[in-house]
Amino acid sequence: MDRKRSKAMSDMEQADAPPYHLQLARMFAERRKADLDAPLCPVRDVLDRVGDKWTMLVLIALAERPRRFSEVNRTIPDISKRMLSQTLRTLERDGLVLRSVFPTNPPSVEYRLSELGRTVFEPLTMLVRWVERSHDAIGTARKQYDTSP
Amino acid sequence: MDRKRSKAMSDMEQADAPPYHLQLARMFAERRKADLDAPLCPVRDVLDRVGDKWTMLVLIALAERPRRFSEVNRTIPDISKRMLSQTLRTLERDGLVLRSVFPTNPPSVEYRLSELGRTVFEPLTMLVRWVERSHDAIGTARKQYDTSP
DNA sequence: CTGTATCCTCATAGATACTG
DNA sequence: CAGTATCTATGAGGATACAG
Repeated sequence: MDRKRSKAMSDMEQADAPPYHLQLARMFAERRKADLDAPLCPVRDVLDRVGDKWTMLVLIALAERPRRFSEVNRTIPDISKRMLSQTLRTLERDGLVLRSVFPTNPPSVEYRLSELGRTVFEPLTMLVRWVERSHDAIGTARKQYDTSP
Repeated sequence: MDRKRSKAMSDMEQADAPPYHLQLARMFAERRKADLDAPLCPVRDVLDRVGDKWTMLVLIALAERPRRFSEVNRTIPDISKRMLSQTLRTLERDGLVLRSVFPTNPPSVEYRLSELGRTVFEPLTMLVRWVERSHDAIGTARKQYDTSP
């Protein structure tokens, strides 16, 4: 709180920044009064999507290249058409995915990442890397917890 | 796939690395055959937690300093004891949170982040920043989607 | 204070059938 | 092919009561 901090560094840099857990704590401390747990909280809003069963898989399915509805379905075999449709619609509504209809016969519809959609992959990749770095430690912790008293 | 890439740079650096969405796409492409959608997939496993209703809020509640059970409860007023207890237990089991019982009377129990627990905040902060950068764009996209045909 | 046990409800996703 | 409509079932989470 009262630690001296050199302000001489580029303030884009995190050279002397507080550790991440304290950064986040402060971000949320300021926000709490108003809307942390409110349904409007944009962070919760996005976190809910990230954590939901299909959104991530659908985004990843579209990461490499645009795909048609049934292509995506084949990429994720155990998603129902209902859920795939709903997930894609939400992603389109949020502007992460673009939808193009080609009036061929039979009709074909192509889904692709938007510019904004591509940008999610940066933080997401960070998260996946954390998982890869940590999942051994987590596994060990679980084993230990489960075999304890 | 076959683009020339200078290997002269530090391979810790991402100077000439492919964009994140392609990185992730490849990570998962390799993994898909085995266990992408399997319940064992560690990424899905963690993502489920990140997206669940309370885990993030509890972690943030513990970010600044250790807290007792009822302190956390006051920090997150709308969580039930049942859910708080369950969330804390899961976090403890995963080794992200440490639990210390002090045999005072009445008993007091303190929860705090483990070393591993603190490390989650780096990727999480990235994600929160992405939300802050993007939520205007998302809001605009939604408004447009909702007022369209 | 720090939980657990039990019951109950409501939302979400799966299955199935149908349509442009 | 690309969806929507309807129905049902499962399970997460709230309420309440109780316990160490």
